[in-house]
Amino acid sequence: MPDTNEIKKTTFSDDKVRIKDIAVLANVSAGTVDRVIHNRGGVAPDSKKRIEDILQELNFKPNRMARVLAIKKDYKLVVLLPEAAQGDYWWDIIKGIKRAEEEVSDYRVKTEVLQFNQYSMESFATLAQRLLDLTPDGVLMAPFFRREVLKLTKELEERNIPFVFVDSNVESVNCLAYYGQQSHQSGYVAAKIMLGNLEKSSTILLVHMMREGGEAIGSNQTAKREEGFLAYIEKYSLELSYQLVRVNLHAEDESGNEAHLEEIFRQHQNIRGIIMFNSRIYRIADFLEKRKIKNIRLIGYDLLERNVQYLKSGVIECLIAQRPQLQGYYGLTALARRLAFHQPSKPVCYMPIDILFKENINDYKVYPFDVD
Amino acid sequence: MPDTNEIKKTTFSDDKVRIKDIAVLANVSAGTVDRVIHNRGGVAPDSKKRIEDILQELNFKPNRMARVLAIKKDYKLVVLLPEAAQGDYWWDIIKGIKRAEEEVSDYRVKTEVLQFNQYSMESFATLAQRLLDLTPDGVLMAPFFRREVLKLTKELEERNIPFVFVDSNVESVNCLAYYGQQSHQSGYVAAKIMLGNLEKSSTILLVHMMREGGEAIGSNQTAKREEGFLAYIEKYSLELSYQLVRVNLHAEDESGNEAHLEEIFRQHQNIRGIIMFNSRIYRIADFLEKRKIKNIRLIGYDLLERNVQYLKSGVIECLIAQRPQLQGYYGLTALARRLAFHQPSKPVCYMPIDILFKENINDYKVYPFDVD
DNA sequence: TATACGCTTGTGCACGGACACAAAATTATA
DNA sequence: TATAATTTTGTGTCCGTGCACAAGCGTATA
Repeated sequence: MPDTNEIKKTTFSDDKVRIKDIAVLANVSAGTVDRVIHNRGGVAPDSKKRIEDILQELNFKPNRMARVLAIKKDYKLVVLLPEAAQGDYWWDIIKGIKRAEEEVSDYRVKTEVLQFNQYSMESFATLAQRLLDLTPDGVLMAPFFRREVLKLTKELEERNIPFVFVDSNVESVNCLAYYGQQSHQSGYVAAKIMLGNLEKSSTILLVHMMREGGEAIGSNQTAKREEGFLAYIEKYSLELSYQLVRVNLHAEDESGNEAHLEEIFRQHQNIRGIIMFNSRIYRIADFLEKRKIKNIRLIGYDLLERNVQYLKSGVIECLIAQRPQLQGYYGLTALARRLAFHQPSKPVCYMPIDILFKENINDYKVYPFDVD
Repeated sequence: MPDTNEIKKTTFSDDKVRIKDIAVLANVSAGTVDRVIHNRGGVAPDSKKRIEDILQELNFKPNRMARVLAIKKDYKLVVLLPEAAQGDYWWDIIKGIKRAEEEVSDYRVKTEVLQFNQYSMESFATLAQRLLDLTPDGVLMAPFFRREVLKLTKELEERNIPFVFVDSNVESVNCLAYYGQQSHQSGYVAAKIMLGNLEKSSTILLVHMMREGGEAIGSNQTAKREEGFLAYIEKYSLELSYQLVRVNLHAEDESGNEAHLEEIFRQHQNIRGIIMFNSRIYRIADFLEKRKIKNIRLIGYDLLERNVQYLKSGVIECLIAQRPQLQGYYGLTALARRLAFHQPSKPVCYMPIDILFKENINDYKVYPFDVD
């Protein structure tokens, strides 16, 4: 009859150490070792010391599989993001989340996604409350509406619920982790690509998009991108080489935008470059296509389907991407790893600034196993 | 006394279905369901049909945790790669493998790395034999030395051992998966960056590196990259705009290379661009630094530490990367997923063609959790 | 001395699935 | 019809951990 309590042979150096093994070595039962591991108290000081030493020495790591299997608790994660439509930026973040969800469902982690209207603070506030009502064990969010976010995160901190930011960060708040791009630097990169070989004294449009109230869309990312863009110009003293024209479009006013652009094009004959600091560069492309305007270098952000189409067809010269899927994926797994395995995360993780031309867009993917 | 056999409530739609649940529904015992799941035979046809239908309908997915825990088998993976030194290309692949190893060690997957001398076919052949002697359950390799690779893979196929290629592929061989870059396209991208705004009629050096026998280093990747480079030139009819000069250096002959380059620079006064098709562009950078030659656009491949240094300091204009860590990581996990979970893989997965300038190199990383 | 109480430790079951073995049901053979 | 052979099905144990509960032990109290 095989003795299941025998210590595993250590012929292969990396044979896993079990609680049982520790117990035998420390001359106690598995239960006592378990109590030490989980700091559950009720262990005599000398036993504790002895066990801790052995744990340390053998570098004991509990078997995740057994651990997850034995724990009955389900973890509820709630995700708070703007409404997403197929092919847009937030959709990609959600794709990453879904993928992570699949992976961590083994660990008894479940996810619920709440989507607010990114132009409505009320919508955010309402869902923030709904989120709290769901008593989640962890939260992933895109921090829109600073004041509301502060209110929410304060509450979460009080309840000891870890939360993760994606897309943009809120300094001064103690999140578990943040995944997003350094906006300033990505604007700097955009400038490099735009100005690398643009003929001198030409005009460049810097396009922003406003919402109703006149506030810029895209939290404060777009502003920082422009700062980065301008920083590049300053760095290489190009202020006098190009004429920069700032253009403000309005999210909801399609025809107004067209008129406005028409006017800009009338005023400026030598427009050779256009950069848009949010993800809607395809709108500019639409405008140019319709009027058969060519030879303008378009640079924009994010791989929206429509952007990618224009990139492939050569209307857009370059897109800068920030791996939204990975932001979602890593954001969620960070929470799961924290909850299920008590693993820490880097508090801030900047996404690479990916440069996409039509020449390298085809092989650009985030997961090798993607099917869609 | 709680009845552990009761069917879990389905209040939450995604409560996991267990074998037990299936068993109750099909009016059989768990053992019978298990036999059907594993196609182990010895099940009456009508029972089998009934059980299969229920499995299908409830979309039964076995719990990975329990599965791994219950299987006692250890899986041995063997990795066959060129010798790697800190900071070089193969090192990065190994880093990815190590990371994957950590992750899959939970699944009782163990890994052993064999490293051959990439300039010695004998070395490869010897280790190929050692590999077979280790009776691995799966193999990851960089397919150097075509003939030897064919010999090895033939043997592996006969023994039904799955294998994965990284870096370069061997068509016509039936590997589980291949992870690497489309060399031709990456050369095409390099050309775009090189020629985007290079003044006309300047000279460009296309540099290769040979080994002893006069054979190009880097399997056939470098050749394909050059093809891609030239394809771009043809595509945009730039043949007459630039003077292309092919240069062959020798891996082991440092001083010979210098002399050769000196000669080239004597012959050609207007060199404005240099591209190297393997990862040793830093050697060119060394050469130029030493002689204080400036204003030459250097483009190369792979983020070797020395390359990155030169990129950051502005000596190298652009590096093209192919995510070696991910190649290793995904290669290994593909094997582990196949063995431990019978999950398939995409047979071919091309890595993105990452474009790195000094402006976006800092945030470029592969894993968010990297510490080193 | 008996009882109670606190501290410490040991034991056993559960998690879900794999697999070996036992047991039943069915069919074949004498 | 009884028995053996075969097919089909059921049962129990193990994997490593978490946790509830029981048990042991020493000390204080009545």
